[in-house]
Amino acid sequence: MKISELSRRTGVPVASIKYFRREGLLPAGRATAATLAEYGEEHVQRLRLIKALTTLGGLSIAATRDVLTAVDQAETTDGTLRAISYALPVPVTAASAGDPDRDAQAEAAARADVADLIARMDWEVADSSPHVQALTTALRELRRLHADYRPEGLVAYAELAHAIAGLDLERAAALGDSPALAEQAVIVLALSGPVIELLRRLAQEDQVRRRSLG
Amino acid sequence: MKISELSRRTGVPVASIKYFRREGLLPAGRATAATLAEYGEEHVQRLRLIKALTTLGGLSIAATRDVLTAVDQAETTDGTLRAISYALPVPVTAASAGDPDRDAQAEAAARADVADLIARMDWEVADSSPHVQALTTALRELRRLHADYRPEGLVAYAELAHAIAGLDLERAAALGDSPALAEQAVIVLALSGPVIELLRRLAQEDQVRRRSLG
DNA sequence: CTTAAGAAGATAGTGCCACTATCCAGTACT
DNA sequence: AGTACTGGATAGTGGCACTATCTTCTTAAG
Repeated sequence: MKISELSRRTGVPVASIKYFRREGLLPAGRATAATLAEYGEEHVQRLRLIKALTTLGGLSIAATRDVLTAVDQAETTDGTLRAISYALPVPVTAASAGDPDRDAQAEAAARADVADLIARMDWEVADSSPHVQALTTALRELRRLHADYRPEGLVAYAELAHAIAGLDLERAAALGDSPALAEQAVIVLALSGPVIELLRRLAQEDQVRRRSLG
Repeated sequence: MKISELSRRTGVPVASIKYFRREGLLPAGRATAATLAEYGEEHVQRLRLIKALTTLGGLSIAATRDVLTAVDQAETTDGTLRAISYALPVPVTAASAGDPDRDAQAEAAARADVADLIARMDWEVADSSPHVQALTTALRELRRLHADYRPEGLVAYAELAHAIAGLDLERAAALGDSPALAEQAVIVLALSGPVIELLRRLAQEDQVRRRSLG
């Protein structure tokens, strides 16, 4: 298959395919001559995965490359899952600073909240986990907005999150040891987020319609 | 308070404050002279909200403006919640087209899945809801990747999403009829997503560590 | 064999977004 | 009077995700 057919099959413009190659998201085709290369089904599949991660998962090109690199270096299943888990971008970035005193206070309180939550949930996570850091940031900002969660409230959310993660891992486990396991695992881990978010929004829409807050 | 103090209090550069004003995210200060205006606590609060929506919620400037407009036009609580629910951006955009035949098939199947889900959950949502459209897109793409959810699987996720939305609305309801209700409601509706996503990622990290998929 | 239609790779350009910097006339303290 | 600062207008910047162009080469058609 030549690049033009690969483009037709996937709906991705030729120029974009070249771009993805340059950025290391897509392996090169098998060169048959100085200006000719042959592409296969694996390239079609990879392009679909790239589009899914970027358009559905909302990943940047750089993040997509990191994730795909983790997929490609898959050796043990566990290692792959862990690598993917860390390669996925964290959806919260640092916010601006304000009054140093208040900030420090809010930061400390948020740290304590997170530590307390992890203890209550009996979660086993790295201290250096980017997710811990990001959650601390998020809780700190909510605190500055006077919209902080009370500990029990946070635990209620965490339990639901835990259940979702359980469904995710179950889905990943159900894949067994197929050769494309790593690829399917990344789909489950990376695209479960957007799907659950949409379901939540839909449920929110339903409940807003039904419920009155007066 | 002059603009420089507003900047110092919030950590937002003066140029950015002017930018937000231009974009209609922040009301103008009370002009005391041709080249002088007075800002108040409400501006500090509004800037914090803007930063929270953009950095935590991941909203674009345009989406933030839409949401804040909905907040400002709050008359009835219910109407406000509904307006916010629709003003929040949908996290999934359309993906590329490929083989027209397969696409049409996948699209039809995804539509059926969504309709089935809504019926099973007994959700009351608008047919034209952007969330329905986005979920259809997401399920279609997953189908094209051969990673589609079986109906029961989707229902399991939906039930958890429903529970999360329930917690959200409870939180919003607990705010009562405070004058800043609309502002607090937008925080709950818009920032619950990132928080639950982080909790899910944290739970995922925990379970990946504990569980082997072998 | 000639020729036109791609193909590969390198490089430069585009459009959008979220700021950020500069400039200007006007104001306020000292 | 001088300096620092202000609001408002306008232009510029840097990053990102492509997209277009150019050059050299290959291959299938006539």
